[in-house]
Amino acid sequence: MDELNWKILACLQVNARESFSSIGRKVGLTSPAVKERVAKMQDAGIIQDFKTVVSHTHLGFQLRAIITLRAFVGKLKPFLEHVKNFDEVLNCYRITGNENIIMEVVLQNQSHLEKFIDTLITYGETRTHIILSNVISNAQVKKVNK
Amino acid sequence: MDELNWKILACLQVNARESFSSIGRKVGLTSPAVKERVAKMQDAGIIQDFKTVVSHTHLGFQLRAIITLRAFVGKLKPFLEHVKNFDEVLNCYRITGNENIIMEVVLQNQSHLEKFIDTLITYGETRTHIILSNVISNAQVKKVNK
DNA sequence: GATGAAACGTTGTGGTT
DNA sequence: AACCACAACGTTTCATC
Repeated sequence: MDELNWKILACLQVNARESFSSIGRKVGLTSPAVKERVAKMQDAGIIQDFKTVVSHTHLGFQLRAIITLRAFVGKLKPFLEHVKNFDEVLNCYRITGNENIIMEVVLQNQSHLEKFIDTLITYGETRTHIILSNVISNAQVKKVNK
Repeated sequence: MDELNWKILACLQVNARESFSSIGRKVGLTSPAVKERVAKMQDAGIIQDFKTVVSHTHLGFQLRAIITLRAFVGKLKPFLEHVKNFDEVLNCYRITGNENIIMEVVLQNQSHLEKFIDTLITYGETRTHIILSNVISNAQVKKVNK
């Protein structure tokens, strides 16, 4: 991860569809060189994915929420298997602390939220926080001085 | 948002760098037609961004955490202004409930976390949950039956 | 939306340091 | 090992229908 790779990453984090030749012009490389560096960053696991960010609001999901789950004894494993089938869950992490699980979910409306929580309470105790607004969304990763 | 747009979105959510002609072949359109549909979805705000997902672990951030903040009286506004300058914060939402703010942060190590929490406690009361593992990451948005 | 043509980008080979 | 140059091929981007 030299300076050039950080510059390439900065470009791709802003716009994952930027062409390698356009990036090459900005960083002072030819497009085959950029292509090779990107491929190596993918192989190394530094670049995980190129994803399109969509607006859930525009697609019929009027509510977003953060839900924590404190799983009942013996219910964590079944939850971890079934959660992958819940289309509402955008992100789900195992965490330390009083709760085992934290999820970011999207829902069509209040009754959808109600039904979803009804599903969850079979696995554990939940706490729900409605998301009011985004302050920061998917911030870019910058080089850090070690 | 007809069936074709949903198919195009499905392609782009899997790989934001897929070419319009490749998508066109899959969905049965020419590349100019795909290009125009994508442009319209961007203009409408349905497509927000094409982003590269990077591995924070590979880039020197060994710790991830969820931190909630219950801001002191008069401290929420200053926090909302300053949080944009905190490179550690990937996502930050205003939420309902006992806490005002929830953040997803990346940190180099424990002492980095300690310093970051020291910064936060000038704005309010914090609760920190270390992320142990990902269960679901940036799930794809699918069509929902209204 | 399709078509077709020009500009542009990608990708492989071979060569340089 | 990393990069450049070049050429063949694919893609994007117009115009026009």
